[in-house]
Amino acid sequence: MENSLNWEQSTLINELIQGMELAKQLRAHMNSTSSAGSREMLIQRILSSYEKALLILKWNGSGGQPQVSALITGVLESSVSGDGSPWSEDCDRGFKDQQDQSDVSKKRKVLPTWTDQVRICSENGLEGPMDDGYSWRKYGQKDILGAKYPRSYYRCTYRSTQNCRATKQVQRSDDDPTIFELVYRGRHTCNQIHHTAPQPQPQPQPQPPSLDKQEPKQNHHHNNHQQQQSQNMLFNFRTSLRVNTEDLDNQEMNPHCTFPSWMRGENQNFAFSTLAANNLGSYSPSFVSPATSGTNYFSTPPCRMSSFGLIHNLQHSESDLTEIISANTSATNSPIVDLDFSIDPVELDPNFPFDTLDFSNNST
DNA sequence: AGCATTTGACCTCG
DNA sequence: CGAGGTCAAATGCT
Repeated sequence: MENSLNWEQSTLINELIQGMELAKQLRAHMNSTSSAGSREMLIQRILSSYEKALLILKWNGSGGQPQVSALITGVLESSVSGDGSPWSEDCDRGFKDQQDQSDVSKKRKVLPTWTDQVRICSENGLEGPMDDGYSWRKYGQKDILGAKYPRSYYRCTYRSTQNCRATKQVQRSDDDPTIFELVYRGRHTCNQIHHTAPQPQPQPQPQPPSLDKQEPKQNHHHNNHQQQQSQNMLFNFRTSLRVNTEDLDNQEMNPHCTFPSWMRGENQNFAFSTLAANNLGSYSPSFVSPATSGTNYFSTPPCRMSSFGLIHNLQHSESDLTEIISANTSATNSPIVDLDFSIDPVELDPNFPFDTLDFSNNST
């Protein structure tokens, strides 16, 4: 398969297109009375976009590693378990009860946590945090003090069957309802195949989430509309993503670093973004995550992929990541790429869907 | 019937 | 004690 090539080309094109679009936006902003802040943000994004494009080119010239995706998204999950064990996450109290808790830290922040800030602006209002490639099941919702919108709590659909303890929180931003803050906690140890390629969903399709007050829901059944939109979205989506690898108390970058689920998923899916954008109807959005209520309606792969391909802003909570990203733009020897390969074998569940490698070896 | 979501209650932590 | 996080029964959907 030439997915790798396609993927890089797609990514490159996306970045360039994005840069152009952002430049256009900036021009529009120049004429308007928009704030200096928004203009500054656009400039940042443009620069970021072109840096990524250059980076891709560099990588192409140096072997074209599929891990460019990691560079693009530039996010790493950092395991911060105090004992270095990813299993020390205590988000599951029931699980805790089975263990001798006498010595286990009671802190919540012992599990790998990272934050995505996803901003989607679509002229047609089809928006929301996109699918991240995993199946999530909502298990709670909570009104947060000082927040306009409630916070939703999701856990992996395969929590019970595969003991996957990954969770995520979705909260809509107060200021900008188009921004969704996604807090991922824990790592997926489940084997979810649907996020790797468009293939029939082995699991039952979820019911469409109801229109709750948290997230804007859209009707799923706009296939024609979606086909039309998808192309627009490819160009119009603006996804700002900020990732904070919180809990980075251990800044030594222990070898547990992997990437958030959506990055892994995107790795392959992204290749479809531009390819599929012109041919959306040829495949169904069947491999979308079914359970993330906030994302279901936004489930067409090109949407997700293009939006993920249009990631602009990456900030580490302690600016370290920013430096890393920065370094990436000027060196092919990125620490992030290293991290991609430095996944602790212990971390690798036998069922771990190691798409990245599959992807690169997918030529059979 | 089986699975997902909703939602109030309960638990933990600061 | 309050806020945030999780549980679990009720409910809804397919």
